[in-house]
Amino acid sequence: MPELPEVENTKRYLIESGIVGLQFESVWTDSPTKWMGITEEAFLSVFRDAKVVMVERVAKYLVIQTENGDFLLHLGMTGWLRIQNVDNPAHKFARHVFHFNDSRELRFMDSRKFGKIIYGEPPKVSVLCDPLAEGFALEDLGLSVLSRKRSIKSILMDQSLIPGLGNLYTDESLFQAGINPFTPIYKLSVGQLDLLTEKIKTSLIRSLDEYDLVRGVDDSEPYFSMTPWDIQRKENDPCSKCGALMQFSRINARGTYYCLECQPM
DNA sequence: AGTACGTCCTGATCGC
DNA sequence: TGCGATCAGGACGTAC
Repeated sequence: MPELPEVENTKRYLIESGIVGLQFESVWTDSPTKWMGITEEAFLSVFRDAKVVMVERVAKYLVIQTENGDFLLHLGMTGWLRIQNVDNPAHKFARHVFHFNDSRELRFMDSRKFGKIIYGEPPKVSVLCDPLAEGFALEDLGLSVLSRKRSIKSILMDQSLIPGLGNLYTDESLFQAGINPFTPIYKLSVGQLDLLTEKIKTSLIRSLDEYDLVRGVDDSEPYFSMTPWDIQRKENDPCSKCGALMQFSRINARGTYYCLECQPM
């Protein structure tokens, strides 16, 4: 599912596909409830004839900047975007289509309909800088967060604290760092926080590098299925490092996999 | 204030 | 083989 590398990849895809300069003409949706702060009709009254100026990413949000202001796209769990010609058959999960004035369309596919189109309220900006940015460091969360009893996994997935990490990259980073996901954050040493910071960066960048190689090769399906995980995401499968059986629990109702040998309590 | 949990949503998978 | 039940979870709202 889309997390930070997937959204960043989508941003790069949109720019490479030439979205900048395209001009909105009309819009179609089959999920009106997924429009936050704006209806399709209101969207057209604001963005009709507006040219796309740039696409940015804020956490897991895509910011579509136009001459007439910005709106946001969130891919939710199963969302993916393509810029395709009108003649190109629509995917069965196409939920929203933004038609441009030159026979191209921005198509928003989303089987589970968790994705959103947002106008007005920007997402809450979290405390830390983006994990893909150079200066990212968990230590910068500050004592008020680092002294909490809350589990490190729960902290890492909290979008109001850290922008953009989701369930899968959190599990992978904790696995790479050898840290048990249940560990209260206050019990982590400075060294462990540094290590975890590095593992978060490397797991994100590794996927992004993979995406850079395949982006644009096959537009028919989303890219996020081929992410190279080291962690085994199946209970009782052998750990890829030590062979012990993988454990499964739920943290914040999210499926959590870990190895008790490599990530002791 | 911090934390936990219900809600949305439907394709894929599981189990009888 | 078929069909109903269950599972998956990002972000937000509500509740404790």
